[in-house]
Amino acid sequence: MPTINDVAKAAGVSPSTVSYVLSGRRPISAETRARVQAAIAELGFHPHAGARALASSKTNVIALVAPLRVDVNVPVIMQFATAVVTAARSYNHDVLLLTKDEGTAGLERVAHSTMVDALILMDLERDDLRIPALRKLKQPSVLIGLPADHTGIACVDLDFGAAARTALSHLAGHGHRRIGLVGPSPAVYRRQTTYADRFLAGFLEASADLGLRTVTHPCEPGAEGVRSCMADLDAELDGLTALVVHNEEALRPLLDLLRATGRRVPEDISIVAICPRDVAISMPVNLTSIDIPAHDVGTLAVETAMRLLEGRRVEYTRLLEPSLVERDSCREISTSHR
Amino acid sequence: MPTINDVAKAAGVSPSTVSYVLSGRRPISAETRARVQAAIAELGFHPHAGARALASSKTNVIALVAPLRVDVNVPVIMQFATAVVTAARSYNHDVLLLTKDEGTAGLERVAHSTMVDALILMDLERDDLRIPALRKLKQPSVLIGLPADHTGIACVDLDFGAAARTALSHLAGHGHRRIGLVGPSPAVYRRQTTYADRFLAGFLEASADLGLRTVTHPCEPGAEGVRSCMADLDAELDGLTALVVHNEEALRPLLDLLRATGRRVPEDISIVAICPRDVAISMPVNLTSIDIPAHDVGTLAVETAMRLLEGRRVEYTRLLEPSLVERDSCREISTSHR
DNA sequence: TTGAAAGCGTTACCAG
DNA sequence: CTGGTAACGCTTTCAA
Repeated sequence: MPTINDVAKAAGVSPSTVSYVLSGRRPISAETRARVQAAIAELGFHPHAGARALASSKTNVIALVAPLRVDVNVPVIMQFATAVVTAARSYNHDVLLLTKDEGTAGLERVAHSTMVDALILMDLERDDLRIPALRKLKQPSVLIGLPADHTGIACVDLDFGAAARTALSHLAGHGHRRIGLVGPSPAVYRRQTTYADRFLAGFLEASADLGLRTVTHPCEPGAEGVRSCMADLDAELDGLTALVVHNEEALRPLLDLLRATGRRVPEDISIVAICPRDVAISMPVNLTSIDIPAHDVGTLAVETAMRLLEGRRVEYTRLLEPSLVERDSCREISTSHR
Repeated sequence: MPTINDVAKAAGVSPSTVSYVLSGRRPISAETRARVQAAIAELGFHPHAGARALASSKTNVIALVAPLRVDVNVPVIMQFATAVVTAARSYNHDVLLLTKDEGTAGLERVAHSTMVDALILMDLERDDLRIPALRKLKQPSVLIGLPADHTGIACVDLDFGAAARTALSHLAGHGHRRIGLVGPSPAVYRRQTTYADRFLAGFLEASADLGLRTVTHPCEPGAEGVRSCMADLDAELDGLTALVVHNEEALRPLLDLLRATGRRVPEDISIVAICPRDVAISMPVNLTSIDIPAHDVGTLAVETAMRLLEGRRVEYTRLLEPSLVERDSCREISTSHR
């Protein structure tokens, strides 16, 4: 492998000049630049990442801490990861993939050993133990999520509270007055994953504001979970005309169940789902949905990290506006039915 | 951040001694070792990864090149990734995540700039353009998949040919004689993703060996794709009593379709699926299936990479035995029906 | 517009 | 069993 010295000799310049040609951090005459670039190309020179990191204290790598379980939300996580990697590359950075399993120790390991310039975390919990650890790192971090105390740490996410309000006012606008929430699995609530709480809070608030009758219930995965969740909802509030579903896994079995029990969507019951667009349109009924903008959120997380690295100011809490797309699962209720 | 020199001073030894305490590459008296370790702990010393890489020409990072599209096989890809990261950590390595989109350039970039010690690639195509590039790298690589010409490169995968044979002989053993294959999407065949070809070849071979009447068809995603695939299969061979489904995405809509058209599983039609276990048991009918052992394959890929890095011998083609688990989707056909 | 040279923090070789 | 000290390959300050 040729080094910067080899290139310098071949081009008849000093190593520093080669370095400056590469970084563009100082003006170089067109002529020497050309000579240097020719030498680089001819020798197939590639700067050594470790040497660079050592000399410049920059690795051009960011850590992505992802919940690599197989249980929940797999497609969404994948979308986040894809967005983060793609965005990072567009800033000439690479991505080191860590699992959430390693916990605080993993973060400290990569940060202290200077493997990364910044960290992006997903799947934050309400009182996430990793946050105090993050504060002590010299590298900045960006959270995808919104834990309770996030002072001094940049957070990016969909505004789940607003999403719940949007869903309810859409249904209310269609005349619905009795509405059930099919929530995430109890495990998600138990972990206090921040989006579940925020959605639920927004839901209850909007329900009160709009004067609706609502019931909410977590929903275990699988056909059985859906069955029992629906039974609970129906038991606690009869005459349900609409459901808000904040649970990707539940959608398919839920639709199956409704069909099996003779409740047509949207004729007998309307649905607003919170899920990625492609999930919404891959169901037997094209679902009216509020998108989980994983791509935008991931990209924004990287952009925020980059600004932080440049020492620029950032907004420390950035919640993306939800946007509802009307499809085929919501129906106007005539006055007589109200 | 304290350096190795700070530690050396604090412990009253030379930096090289600290280094040797850390690496264990030469005997150290219990006493000095203790002093050094105390100093390390007290100062909170963490070796600088870049400096290490520079001095030792080892990064302790492996690249994982994953197909980060959102379209196909998302859960399986996630399982591979999880297994690779977990296994890598157990060898004290980290994982740099690259997308397949970057193609050959991405591999060369991380390899030439010495960011990684080895590469693991998934989603290989029959005549994958990246393979010649891999051969030129100084770092070893391990493929998850089996492209046509893989001489000199380690490959690890499920034995898809054997999986097809296993599926067919299971069905044949249950008396089935007319069997359809619901294959991956045409896009997968078009890309010549290696597992599709190998499965199909094994299927045709076993079909001939066992004297079966079989038809095969790719299957587009979604309800419509399944409908048209089934129509084709039925048209080309009537009296189908069993299906082999090598298409995760198709499973759910397929079961929906069969139910809608009054074909009960397994009473009227038997099914063997090739898919991860958790997919098989999350369907309305618990499916008899051949597992895609993503965890084992990912772990084995990392192990192979590690052996290669140690300069040890490896088997260059390692195809894992398929294992079929009987559940509720296959039925014995009585002689009268044959 | 360019060059020289001092680091950056480790490792590993050479001595003892 | 331990120490001294060249590398390792690049960036960046200081000078010119």
